[in-house]
Amino acid sequence: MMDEIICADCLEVLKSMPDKSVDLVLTDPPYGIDYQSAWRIDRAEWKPKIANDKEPCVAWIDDAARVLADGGSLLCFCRWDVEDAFKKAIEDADLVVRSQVIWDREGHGMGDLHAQFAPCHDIIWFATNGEYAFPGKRPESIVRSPRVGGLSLVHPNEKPIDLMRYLIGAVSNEGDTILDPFCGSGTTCVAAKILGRKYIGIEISPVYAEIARRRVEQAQYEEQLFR
Amino acid sequence: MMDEIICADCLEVLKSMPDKSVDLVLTDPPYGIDYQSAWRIDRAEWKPKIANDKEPCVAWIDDAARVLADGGSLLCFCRWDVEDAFKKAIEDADLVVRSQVIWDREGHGMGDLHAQFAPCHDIIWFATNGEYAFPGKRPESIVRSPRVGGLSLVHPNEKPIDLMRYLIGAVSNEGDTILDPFCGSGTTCVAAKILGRKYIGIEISPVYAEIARRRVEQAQYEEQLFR
DNA sequence: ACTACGGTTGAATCCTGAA
DNA sequence: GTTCAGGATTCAACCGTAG
Repeated sequence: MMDEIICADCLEVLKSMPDKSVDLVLTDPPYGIDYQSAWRIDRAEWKPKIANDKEPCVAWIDDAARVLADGGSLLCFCRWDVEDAFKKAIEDADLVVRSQVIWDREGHGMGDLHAQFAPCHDIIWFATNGEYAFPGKRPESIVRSPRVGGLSLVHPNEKPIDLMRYLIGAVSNEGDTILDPFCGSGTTCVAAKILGRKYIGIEISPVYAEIARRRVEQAQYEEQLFR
Repeated sequence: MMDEIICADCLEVLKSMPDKSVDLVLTDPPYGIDYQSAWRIDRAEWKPKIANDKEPCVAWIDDAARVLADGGSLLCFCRWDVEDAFKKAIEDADLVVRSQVIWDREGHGMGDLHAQFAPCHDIIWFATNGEYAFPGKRPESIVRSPRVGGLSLVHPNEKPIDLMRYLIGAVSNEGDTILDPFCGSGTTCVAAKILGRKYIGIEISPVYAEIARRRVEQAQYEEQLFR
């Protein structure tokens, strides 16, 4: 189980993984927002927190902490209105939340047009399993990286490859093993591959798992071309 | 009680203020981090600690919500590791938290040099009393503004005047009444004055209250010069 | 005017010893 | 033990001065 995209429920896969076998968990889990509700006609009444929302998806965090090596770290994307649920789950899994990192998307989404600041940032929680030290220069708490746009978008929540490269380079070492339990179109795995890290990607949707596999292959191929 | 810097405990003053008499509360309360500014052993003088900074200062929020007019709004500074305490207090006061605004300081502080992303942002909670609409163009959730530095620094946690002007301009109308229960060196009041808003500043320290009064006077004087 | 350099500082945190 | 306060330490950015 290495340098592989596994098509399965990550909760099942994580259970089968050995303790302390991963150096970095970098993932963008479902935020638990019912997107449908944002499109209600009576927009004036729409609020970020809706009572009948699905729960933020945090069940994987306990096992993610278990498979994390001593001195390993976690980077978990989320959004401001659900960040506390993720932070609490990370702390409950006995990881130390060290930083709130802001991804500056440099371009806003929609949201409530009348009463909400145009959302142009996401939160990334940075947590460590015990003692930790950056491999190189200390990164800053705001990371600027333009959002993936329009035609090149494969997955609705796709993160820019440059952002993933930056984060992986900033917090992990060459040869490290990187796990993404919600790997989607595989951006984390592609960035890991390019930077000489091992990767384990898990994706429940067969369609996206297949796309992710192809994207990693393509990256490998292109990497060889440049040698 | 208008266009005035009141030197007193804001909890006392707030109690004496009438309901729904303020359009915007813009403030930077003690974060509750027991902060010692620029502590240097090699200098005989050092800046005094902030009063009441042992735990997140949220007691004022209930009364701040009461004095807020319908359709009025609140902008409250805090830091990522105490933001949930402030958010909860704001929600408990029956305000609707609409946005998490990020102040990009464009320059980092210290923090844990080995395991923490260099902190270069603060949080600003934006909440409204019921229905709300921006007076003009919808602002973005990240506000960039260079930190006030060095010699021009009057208060240890002084916010840039440009940042305050931007926020006041973005969320309030001319002629509105703006309240800052922790006005410190008076930056909020100066910005309000310049932008043609009424202001009420409250500051517990006589030293800073006097500095704030002078800064507002100075701003008034300079404003007249430009006419 | 521009660069090189040293001094200063920041909404810190760690360590250590005392209470 | 545990908490607490004071002194120590850290680095990148910025500022002023000198070259």
